[in-house]
Amino acid sequence: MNYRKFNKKIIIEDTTQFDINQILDCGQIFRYFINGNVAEVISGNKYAKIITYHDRAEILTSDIEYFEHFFDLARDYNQIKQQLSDDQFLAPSIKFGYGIRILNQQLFEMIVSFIISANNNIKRIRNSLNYLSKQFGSKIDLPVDCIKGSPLVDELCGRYYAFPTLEQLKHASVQDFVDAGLGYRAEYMYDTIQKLTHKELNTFIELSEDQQLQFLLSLKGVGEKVAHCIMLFAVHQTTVFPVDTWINKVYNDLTNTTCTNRKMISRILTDRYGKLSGYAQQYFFYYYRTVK
DNA sequence: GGCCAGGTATGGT
DNA sequence: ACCATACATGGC
Repeated sequence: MNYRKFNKKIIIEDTTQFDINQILDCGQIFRYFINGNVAEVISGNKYAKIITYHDRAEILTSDIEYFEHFFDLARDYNQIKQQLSDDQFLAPSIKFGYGIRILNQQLFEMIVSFIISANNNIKRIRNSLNYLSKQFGSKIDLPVDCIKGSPLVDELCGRYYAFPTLEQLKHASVQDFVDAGLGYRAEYMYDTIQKLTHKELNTFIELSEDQQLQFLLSLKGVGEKVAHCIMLFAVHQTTVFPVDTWINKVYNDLTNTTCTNRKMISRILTDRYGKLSGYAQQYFFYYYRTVK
């Protein structure tokens, strides 16, 4: 995709494959805030503000390289969409979410976030993550003016809260996770955090796809769906197809059945969309959750 | 107030 | 291996 990098700004003039509202609202990220044409995002300990004009979007940040990768800017999504649009069943979802991009996010943040996401609603997931960030994450000075009323920043002292590191969350007790609103997931989270090591996180990228899956499944609170989300959103493993309640509906629309066997659904949809499965999943998810 | 939420762990066949 | 059930808790 075409874009221009400056000192503290990236300008994207190709609005056919970058729509910040779609990117943030398609369910892959929780720590963001949108107010009109201004959006703000926190990933790990990094912050960016995105302003949308009628002919372009501008990403304002002190770490250009990080968000260039984060927003997956080097990839040509028009080509991906074109390939996938051959599938008549998927085409309407692509048309609807034309500006979606799959983000490259932090592995540890994805593990924590998607363990919390299980059998939970998005508002509460977001609240829990912001609570944990506030309690255990580092406070960082805002590089640019924040949005008024944003839940992500402490307006009084002009700072935002980074997502906690593994080291920081190792200090959290089961009760801390209960206080964060994790409910019965608190014990899973405690167990997983205590067992996780930096080495496992740092060498994860070197594992084969199957090794990645097996490692994630060994963590408490991580089943196949959560593992697929982590693989897709942390290391861009687009050969996976996370199946949740929405994808269940998608599959039942496609086949006119009432199948609930998620393992089977995931296998069939992965066969259908191949290396582009992860992309297809996001187009489906956004369309169904928003419209249907 | 009762139902629901981007599922997973666990204990039965 | 496959199926059923329990699971906390805020949001609506």
